Amino acid sequence: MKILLIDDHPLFREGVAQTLRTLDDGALIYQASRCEEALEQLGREPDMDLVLLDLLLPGMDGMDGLLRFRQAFPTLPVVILSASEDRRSVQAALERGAQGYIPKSTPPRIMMQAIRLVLEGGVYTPPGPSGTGGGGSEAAPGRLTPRQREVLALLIEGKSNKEIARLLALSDNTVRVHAAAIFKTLDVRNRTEAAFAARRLGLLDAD
Amino acid sequence: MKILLIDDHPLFREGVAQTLRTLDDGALIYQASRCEEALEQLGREPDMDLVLLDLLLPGMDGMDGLLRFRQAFPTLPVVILSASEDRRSVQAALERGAQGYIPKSTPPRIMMQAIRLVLEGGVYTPPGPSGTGGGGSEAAPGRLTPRQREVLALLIEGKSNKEIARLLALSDNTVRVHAAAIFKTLDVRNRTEAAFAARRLGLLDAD
DNA sequence: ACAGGCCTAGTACAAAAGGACTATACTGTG
DNA sequence: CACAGTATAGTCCTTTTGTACTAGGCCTGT
Repeated sequence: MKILLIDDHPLFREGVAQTLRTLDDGALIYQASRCEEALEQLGREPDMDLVLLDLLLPGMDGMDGLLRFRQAFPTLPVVILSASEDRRSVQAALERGAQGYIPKSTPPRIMMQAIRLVLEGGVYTPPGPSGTGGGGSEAAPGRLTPRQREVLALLIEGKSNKEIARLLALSDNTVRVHAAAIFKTLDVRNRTEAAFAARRLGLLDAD
Repeated sequence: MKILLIDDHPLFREGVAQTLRTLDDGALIYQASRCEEALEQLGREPDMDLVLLDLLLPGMDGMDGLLRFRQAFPTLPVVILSASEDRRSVQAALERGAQGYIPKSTPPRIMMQAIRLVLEGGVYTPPGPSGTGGGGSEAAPGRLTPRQREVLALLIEGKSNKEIARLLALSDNTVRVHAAAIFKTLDVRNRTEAAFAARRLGLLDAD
């Protein structure tokens, strides 16, 4: 039983690893703090049974990381570990091929059961207020276009339209158009609320 | 050896607890998710050796929690566990009587050493870019007045000045004054950047 | 070739935000 | 008491933001 755990938090990682080791006597827990590192380890150890991926990694959107894992190792099950547990993030992760989504607020025992479930081919999603997989309505985070995501990333940092325009080599008018589109998609009224929503939805690389 | 661990994250808590148990063979790790719960446990078990307190607890500023522990059990060493590691937070914690400040990004081994240090009467502070206690420059999170924190909390959610004014029963002009003061203190230029800075500095209850 | 989506960019206008002031009142502390 | 800090509220002004339009260029799939 080989499990690869990716999280930029050494303390959290070690904690989860400790819990994971109780899964199985021979369980080997590999750790990585970044996706590059993880892919490298997967190159060396291709017979991994499971990947646990934190959604909030520095320098990369965890969702992007998920896609990269799915591309490079399509048969390898990936379970998302995340601090946020809103439906959209869960939905987005599943759409991108995750075999499970475990909020960090999950009690360890349930996490263990969830992992056992996934190892047996199942998919785990947190209970949430509206049932399991249910119907997915509401606005979509992943529905943003690439350009919109670029603008959003700068927006979130408090950059003005002018600054964003300069950084992306656009007219500030175009930035407005993108911003307006973002607001509409995220169903918010202003940039600060967009930043808040993005944070809530786990769209951030953070730090 | 009895240690009380307070964190609202069961998974993180269990992980740290696992690590802590390796401190000492007879180590007993008590856990609580909220301060009330923790104080209750301390009432029943007054011979605790150490309290590990997460700074980001729902419903209470961790700093307030720290003060309450210090008042109720002045001789009991409290070490802060926190996701943020900016100097101000460290400083604020130490000023309020914490015996240590351990960022959650600390490697487990170092955490163990830090705890051993505190158990022997020492004080642990993370290395940080400017040494230990050093001089404090940079913007200050804890330096915000209570009213400013209230305004900031709403600001971060994307609320307009008018909405904040209505919610706090103020004139929108007063909200502006508070906002301006917040911007100055955090050294930012607008509300979105303030939200970003607040997030970076760990001023959020989040989740 | 055409439709549809995305990216670009413009104008014009209204609303919001932010800065720079002044001013009153209520706290504490020295 | 005087002083400092905080909270309140006001005016005046400039800049930024957001919305509503139009419109062309570039792909992609039909």
